[in-house]
Amino acid sequence: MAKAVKLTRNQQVVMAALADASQPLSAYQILDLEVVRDNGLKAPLTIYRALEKLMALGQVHRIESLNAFVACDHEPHAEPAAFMICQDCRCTIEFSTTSLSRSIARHAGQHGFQMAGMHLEVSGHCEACASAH
Amino acid sequence: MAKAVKLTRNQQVVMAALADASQPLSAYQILDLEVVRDNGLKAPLTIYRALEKLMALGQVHRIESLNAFVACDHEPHAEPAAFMICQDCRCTIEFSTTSLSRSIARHAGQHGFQMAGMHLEVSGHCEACASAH
DNA sequence: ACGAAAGTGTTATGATATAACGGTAAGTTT
DNA sequence: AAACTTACCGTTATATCATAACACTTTCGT
Repeated sequence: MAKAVKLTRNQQVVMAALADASQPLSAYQILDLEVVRDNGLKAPLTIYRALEKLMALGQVHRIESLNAFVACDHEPHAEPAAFMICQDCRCTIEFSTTSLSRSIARHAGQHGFQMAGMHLEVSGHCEACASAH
Repeated sequence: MAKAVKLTRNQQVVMAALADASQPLSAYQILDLEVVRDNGLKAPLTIYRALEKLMALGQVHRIESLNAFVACDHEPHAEPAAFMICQDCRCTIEFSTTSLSRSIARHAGQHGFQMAGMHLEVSGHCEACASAH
């Protein structure tokens, strides 16, 4: 199992909100959730601070192209993240990059570039939306 | 050679600014350049409109993790973009993804996901910065 | 108990991006 | 050339995303 890191109340609230969501949420969307406001979180910074910690723990990832955040549905990890993002329903599917990142690191090395991390976002249509045309 | 699409004055000014830059520029950084202001571009929207067109033409790409834009140094293309971004000097190197994108598309297909495009950003250290520690 | 480190609340502000409106320029059809 | 169409443009206002600064509190190791 994942290492049990104790989250603070704010962090738990934000984590739960993201875990519940069917798509990535922006910090302000999180802030606007009743369940979040009812717990006393009412300033953007409060959300961002929780997100920062959760990302450091690998329990949340940032989707750059949406300026939004998703709960990690794997074991929390520091592994380079990769996502498929549906252009219709905005659902996101995270997938592993272990083999991919190795080959990219090699490719980068050929350019004299020393890879530290990567972020891959694939856009398109998820199964449900594709079959619904 | 690339298809010669006639750019408007605004678009040329923005394109030239990006082509001159040694690193990605945000829209507001472009706006603040003397060479841009002197040409009469003075509102954010003017910059964004030019960028929008240039991106549609494949002559400029957006770096999501920086909220910034780079001139494409290849032939203008619609091919999925991939970049190596130096964490020190912020220089970016664009590289081709023809083989990579094929394998990613296949991988996505296995998840029932129909890939339309992708965006890959690799962070790390460029040759110059790496050797300078 | 004490100090260090992390977390918090609040206010203000910075940075990025788009909406809405009316007007202009350039092309294409006739 | 006149009429039409499409893309482009300038301006103002506003939406959206993110962080700075400061003072206070909680947590936890020793």
